[in-house]
Amino acid sequence: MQITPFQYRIYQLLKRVPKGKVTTYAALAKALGGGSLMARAVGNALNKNPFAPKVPCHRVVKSDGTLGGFALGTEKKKEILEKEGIGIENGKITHFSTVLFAPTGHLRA
DNA sequence: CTCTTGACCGACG
DNA sequence: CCGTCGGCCAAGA
Repeated sequence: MQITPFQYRIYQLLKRVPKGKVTTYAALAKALGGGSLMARAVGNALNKNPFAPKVPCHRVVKSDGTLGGFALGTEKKKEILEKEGIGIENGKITHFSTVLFAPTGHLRA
């Protein structure tokens, strides 16, 4: 399977996200140097889920603190996040800012 | 190359 | 708080 460099970038950023934390599509998009618009492309790329269990796509949520979408279902995503130690209430992440992790890829290390 | 769609975001009313 | 609109990124048909 031949993936695009775009997905590769997301893959690396998502790898940096520690367990028990989450990131947003917008955060990844900004890290890639894009805007709110690129977030759609990010979600679209993750939907294909090229590295299914290798990439913690379930750790990616919306900027609103909601789970957003998930290929296996938002309910399943909620389940996983709770298992990761993230509190979720009414389908939304509790203490969102506390568990939020913004991967910085604006320039490589 | 052009058009459509998308696991989105932020602003407006 | 909720519904609606514009945005101008990427991939597939």
